[in-house]
Amino acid sequence: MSKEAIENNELPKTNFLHQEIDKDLQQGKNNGKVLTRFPPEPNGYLHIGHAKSICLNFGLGNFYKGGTNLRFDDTNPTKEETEYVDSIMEDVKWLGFDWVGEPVYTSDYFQQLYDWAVLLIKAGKAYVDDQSADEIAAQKGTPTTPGQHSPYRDRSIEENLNLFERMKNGEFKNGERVLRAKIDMASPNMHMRDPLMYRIIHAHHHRTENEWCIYPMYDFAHGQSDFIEGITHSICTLEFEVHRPLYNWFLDQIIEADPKLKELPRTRQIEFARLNLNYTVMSKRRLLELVENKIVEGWDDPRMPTISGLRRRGYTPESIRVFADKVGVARRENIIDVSLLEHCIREDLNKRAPRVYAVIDPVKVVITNFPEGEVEWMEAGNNPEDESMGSRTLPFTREIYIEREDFMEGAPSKFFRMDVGREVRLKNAYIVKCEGITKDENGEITEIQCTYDPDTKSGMEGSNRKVKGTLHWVSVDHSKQITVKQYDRLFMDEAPAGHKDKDFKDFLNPDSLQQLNNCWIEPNFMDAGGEFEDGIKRFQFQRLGYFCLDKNSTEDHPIFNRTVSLKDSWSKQK
RNA sequence: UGUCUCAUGGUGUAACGGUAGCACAACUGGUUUUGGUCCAGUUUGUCCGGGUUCGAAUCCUGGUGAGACAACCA
Repeated sequence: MSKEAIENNELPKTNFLHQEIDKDLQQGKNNGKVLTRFPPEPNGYLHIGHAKSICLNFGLGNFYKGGTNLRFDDTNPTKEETEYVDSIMEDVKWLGFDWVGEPVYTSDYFQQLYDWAVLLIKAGKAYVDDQSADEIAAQKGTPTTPGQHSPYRDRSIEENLNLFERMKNGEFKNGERVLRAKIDMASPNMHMRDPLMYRIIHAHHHRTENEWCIYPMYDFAHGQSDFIEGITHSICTLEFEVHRPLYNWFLDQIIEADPKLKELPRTRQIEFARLNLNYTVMSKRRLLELVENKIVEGWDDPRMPTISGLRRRGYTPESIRVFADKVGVARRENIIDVSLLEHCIREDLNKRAPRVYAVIDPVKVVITNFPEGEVEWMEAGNNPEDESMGSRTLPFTREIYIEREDFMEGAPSKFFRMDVGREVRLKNAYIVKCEGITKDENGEITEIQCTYDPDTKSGMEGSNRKVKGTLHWVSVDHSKQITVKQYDRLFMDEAPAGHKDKDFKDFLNPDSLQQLNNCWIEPNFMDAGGEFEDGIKRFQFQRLGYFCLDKNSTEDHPIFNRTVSLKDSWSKQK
């Protein structure tokens, strides 16, 4: 299936979410309308797991032509910041999705939620509890034993109304009182044991500032927010499954208390299994820990599984969307192999990234029969996968650099590269023969001497000769020095967060970042193309991998991040 | 000693009572001026037991295993 087909929504839609929505549509629910939402809490940066959810929600919204709301679930002022709001909007846009109208906020509905809470109190379905968090927790019971009633459970409606208003007016300190729903302390579902609806938090909120000092809990906010917006399908991850009865209970109560709401579309929560990737961590808490402990450079460190990290690493939005499609959706727990992500970016960049020449661990080669001072400009195609990308020229001179690992003294016959007495092709230039090497006192090779065969220039008849190896190279005099950052997985363990008695940081890979400063790139690399729609410049360094220009790069000192290496069947053979 | 959810190759995901397919990974071979790409091919699977049925991955039942739930987080 082509990438175009995926982007044009031509894929057969077989996942269970489509099936559930189709069922609702067939039953004539919601007048055939579908509206989804993506509801992040602005307390951290989005990661690849959110990308799956974004692709799912916006993909469904687009597919059924109903659209998707972006809603910030901002009911906890102590954790939420506008920095996160901004980064989330940037990431969603970069991934290629548009939300309906302006972004919305749960805090937009604080007054409505408060009014509904009052309605529930009046209906005898909610009460103010004066106990501490510890006392309430102690009464809650356990999953296998029922809870006990709060001594405040049967307060009069008048007293509850009065106390709740005084909570709102700021007459109490944090934690002194809460509003709880009156449901069933013996329910086998812990979430139905008189769950908290409101708590007191005297804190500055990033939007409502100091207007409120009581804030609704997730359960008393999310379903109603969906309902207010006319969301038809509220798609979330599996851990919210146990919340679904409560999600429905609150909606039932407000509709019963205010019957005109009965006419509105009823939102439905459906859960799916979240994305897990091996060799990384995927919780905002752990990612924040890496940032705060300066284990990584920040949320957008190219080793992070965040969307901003993947962007800085060089991943394209298209590759992430294809990835989200390939991993599928289901309700069973899953751990996706990172090799699938890597496959997706290689597939995309193979088609789109121009090929340029760069040597990242250089050793000097002198072509002894090539005239000193002469420069021969060779033509090189920018992308063998796409002729329309054109070509550019690169300078061939007497002194060039090749990759140190492309030479081996006394190499086995399986080594298709340079050794004394052997011929190799310098791609887009000439066939050369290695005549000798010079070493320093440590035995390190300082120079390789070759002769070239003038009849074997690329494109000439004589170049059709079979030669075992083809190497990349750059001219010593013309190439530009660059810095290259190569990344490896951040963790050495497949499931760093999966060990009960060990901290995930115990499995950090000490070699996850390798910075190389003695690297050289052909002078005209910018003529090869490489400018992508998102403004990021991406290239294939011939025979090495895909690289992109880092945000800290300057014209004088280019810095490249390695997105992913090329597949390498030689290193496996070794 | 609770409630809910889940179980298909190494990893994901299809098959909706009628030939277990696809992708990634792995491995062969071919092409190749990237040990890339591309092409052809190979290996590997329905958790276990019983039942219903002409026929079960699918329906029923009993096990087993995994996950979620006891935040004034979302």
